[in-house]
Amino acid sequence: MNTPEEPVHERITEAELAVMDVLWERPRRTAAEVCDEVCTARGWSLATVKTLLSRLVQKGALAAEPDGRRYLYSPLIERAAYVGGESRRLVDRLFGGSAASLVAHLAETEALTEDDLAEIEALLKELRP
Amino acid sequence: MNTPEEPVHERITEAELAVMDVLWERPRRTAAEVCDEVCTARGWSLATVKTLLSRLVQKGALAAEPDGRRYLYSPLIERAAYVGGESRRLVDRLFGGSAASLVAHLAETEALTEDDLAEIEALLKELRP
DNA sequence: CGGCAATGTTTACAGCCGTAGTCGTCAAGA
DNA sequence: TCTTGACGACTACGGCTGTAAACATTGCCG
Repeated sequence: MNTPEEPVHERITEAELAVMDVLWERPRRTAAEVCDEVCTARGWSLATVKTLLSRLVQKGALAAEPDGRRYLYSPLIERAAYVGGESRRLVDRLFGGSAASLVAHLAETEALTEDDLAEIEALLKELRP
Repeated sequence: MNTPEEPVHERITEAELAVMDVLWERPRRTAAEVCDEVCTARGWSLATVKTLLSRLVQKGALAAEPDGRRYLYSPLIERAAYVGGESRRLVDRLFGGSAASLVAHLAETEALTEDDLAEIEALLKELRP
């Protein structure tokens, strides 16, 4: 079990993630609409967003559905899948593949608030009655 | 609390991490000794290790202590600090800063084995009696 | 109908990353 | 002492990233 399971899409970079995030929140948006969401926050120009969109399409992470002379962009991968892959990468690289070690580390370094701990506890109760 | 706390050292890359790992395991080693540990595993030449060591020194992640004609390299940052920073970055980028969300995700996607869950439960019991 | 505004495509370019070769030096062995 | 091997420093170089300008096209407004 636990096949390595290489993802089909190429690696999504930090800047590209910002774009993916707005499309995960609501798909089928144009370049200009995506820019409306992120350009001011990141200090980007529309050109930058266009580049990122193109690269994401090339990487197989976005679909570009023609709509007149423009495109509506939508994610081809689910956010959960991406997040899962990244989490796994981190766990593998830094915690020898043990997710429990990650949780332990978070707990030890007090990256977990009291609320976090309570929430996790609740989760556990649900997962193993 | 919870100051953003920018780390002093520059970002450590994947390849560099392999080098850091052997020096975290045992500090004060020469380039050749580091190479002995990683070159075959990663298919690197000694030259590559030398480059990575230099870059890590420049980045402030390693100290190079002169020892005759060569250097003995040692980490300037603790592994726990690095690991903590990376974990935080992931949690911030992908889980809106909520570590509990990360744990929830791991649980939902079954990235956590039964053993993991048991271990985490034990941890929790210890942390909040 | 003609020019403008919007939109994707192409090109750019500096900086980082992975990977390594070359050069100059110096210590130790012959 | 002369040579050779070990070392760090410098150089290289293609690919990826972040950031964007220039260009081409084309629908729309006047």
